[in-house]
Amino acid sequence: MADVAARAGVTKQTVSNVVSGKKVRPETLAKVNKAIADLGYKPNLVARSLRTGSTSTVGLFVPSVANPFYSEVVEEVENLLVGRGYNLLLATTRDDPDYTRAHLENLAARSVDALLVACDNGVAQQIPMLVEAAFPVALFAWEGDPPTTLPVVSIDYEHAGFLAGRYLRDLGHRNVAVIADLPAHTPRVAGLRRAFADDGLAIDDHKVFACIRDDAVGGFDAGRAALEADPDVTAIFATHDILAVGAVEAVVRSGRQVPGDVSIVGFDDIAQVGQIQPALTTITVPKREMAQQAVELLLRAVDSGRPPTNVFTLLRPTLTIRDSSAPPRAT
Amino acid sequence: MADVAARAGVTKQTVSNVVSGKKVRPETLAKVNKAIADLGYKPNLVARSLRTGSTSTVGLFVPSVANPFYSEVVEEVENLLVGRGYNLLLATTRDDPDYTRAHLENLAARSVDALLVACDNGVAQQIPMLVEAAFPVALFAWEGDPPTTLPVVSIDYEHAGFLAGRYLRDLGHRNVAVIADLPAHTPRVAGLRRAFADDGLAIDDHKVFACIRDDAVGGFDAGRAALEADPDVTAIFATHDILAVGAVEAVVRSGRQVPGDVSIVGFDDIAQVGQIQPALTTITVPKREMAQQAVELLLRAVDSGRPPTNVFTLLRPTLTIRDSSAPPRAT
DNA sequence: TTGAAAGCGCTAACAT
DNA sequence: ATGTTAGCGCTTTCAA
Repeated sequence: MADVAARAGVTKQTVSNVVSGKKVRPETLAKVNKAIADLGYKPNLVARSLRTGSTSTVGLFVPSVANPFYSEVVEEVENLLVGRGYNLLLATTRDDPDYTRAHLENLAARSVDALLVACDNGVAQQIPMLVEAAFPVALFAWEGDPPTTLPVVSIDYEHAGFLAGRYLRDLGHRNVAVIADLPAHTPRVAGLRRAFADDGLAIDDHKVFACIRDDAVGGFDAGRAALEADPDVTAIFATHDILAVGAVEAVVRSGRQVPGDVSIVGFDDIAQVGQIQPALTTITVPKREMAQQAVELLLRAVDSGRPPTNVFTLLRPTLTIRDSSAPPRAT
Repeated sequence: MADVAARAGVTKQTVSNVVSGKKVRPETLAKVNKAIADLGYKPNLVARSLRTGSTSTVGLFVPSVANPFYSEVVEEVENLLVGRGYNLLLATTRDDPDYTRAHLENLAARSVDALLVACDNGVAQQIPMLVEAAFPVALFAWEGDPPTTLPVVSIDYEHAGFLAGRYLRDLGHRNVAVIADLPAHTPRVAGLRRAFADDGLAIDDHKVFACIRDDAVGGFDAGRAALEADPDVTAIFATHDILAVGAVEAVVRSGRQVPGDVSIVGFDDIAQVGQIQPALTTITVPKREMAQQAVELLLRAVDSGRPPTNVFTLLRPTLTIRDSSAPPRAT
């Protein structure tokens, strides 16, 4: 920068003004730009960050990127950040409080401008640290008790579960099994139960099958267990789509049809489940909108220099009916 | 840091030595550590980076994270980096040279320590800039002509296509259609063709269907087109698994069976295709091993302070036979 | 082993 | 509109 200044016959400050687009006389601008071009000067953003305390970098914590729900989120967040001139520092938290803490301290020491955090158990245990961060923090897709001390953009997971339950109930299903990632998805299951309870019905604990593995194989195993425990089950609610995919396979392999014999309802509406056969009936979670609102919230705080407004925003999940659900077969 | 030094009765330098784990007398160490704890001191990594020119951050360029192939890669890279104390700066290149260039300049200005770049057309056009980067750069999963000026960790895509072709040929298939993401996957198709050409057979151009969309719907459309163009097709090779999933659906919806009437072979072996029904026969690409080798290569260069060894590493793709392929029905 | 001085490249604040 | 001065927090160099 000093070289550029010397060559243009101005001071470093003027070069700085040019680089950061401040008011400069046109002729000075031309001189400086020429010197910049001649010398191939590139500003050092680390130095700028040291001086300004801002890095144009936003951290994103997700439990994992292997899950398509989160890869869609990552994609969306990256889009939004790039559009506004920010970089994405990605960290996976893996449901582990220690990982989360380590990442958090690292981000703090790097002075990221903001942090967006997806729900996970490891994170939940580090809420106090998040609250004390020197930069704006927002939570999203938060299931379970959200802290009141941080802004949250989420959906009402219990209500989403209710939507699935009401739908199955109104179709006429009375013998419903649940395969679930527990305890994480407890609210989804509770909502489903409430829909049936409203009608004087109930879903017993022994109809709820917790998955050992959190993938299609886990869904398959739990689905098979559900069918073996009660062959008359007419519907299965899976607390997320990947489990639902496994459940579909368990049903089909048992010689039953979807949705003829057994209806399946998933949760999340990840991109691929609308395209496979049978297209999955599922709860559509507005992930991209959540990401958008959370990013907006954060960047507004960054721009204004004030802490983010401590809002609790709930977006509306919807039921998307496709080909995996139907009324129960008449007996 | 000055505060800590004052409180411990030493100089900043000694504090620095303590923080970076250099030799310090035990009693001094104790004093300094106490002062650090008392004041809740956290080193400022931006300042350190300015001084040392290293940020403990590695950039990763992928075309997109929505594609499970790349989300697996991202996950693996993040794992490896965290394990070695590095951060992950993620950028999506979207097949766009301008995006790529912008990201690249940004990373350079931020002095990342290294950059890992997945193949994509937008990147290919920016190779000269990559070569001139001040930090180590490695390419991976490179299809098509890899530049000789940068280290590459990849597989032989043509050979991988050959494996698929030889398998189908040896099963007895003679009427094979291809659905492909073109021109990106030209080598995969070429390999398939070579396998058949070896045997005096050929796959005509009109048996190769380029996908309009790069998702399951695109695979479905292309699959349907292939079946309509020639109802006697006995096998379909899809140049990646997502397309294959769509192709399976096209076959099933046409009233045919997989693999009874039509065999389907995919490419990539993304996690979910081993779990869905029918489990997909596919070319297993060692993505995680590629990521691992590329990361190793880069970090070795970073640690040694020398440019990365300009190697061209080819890992071995394998054929994974599952349930979507069988000999053609006897006529 | 520890201390003192200098400077990485930039921008904020003020003076001109 | 531009120049001057100072300093962000750290590490490197050299001296003690």
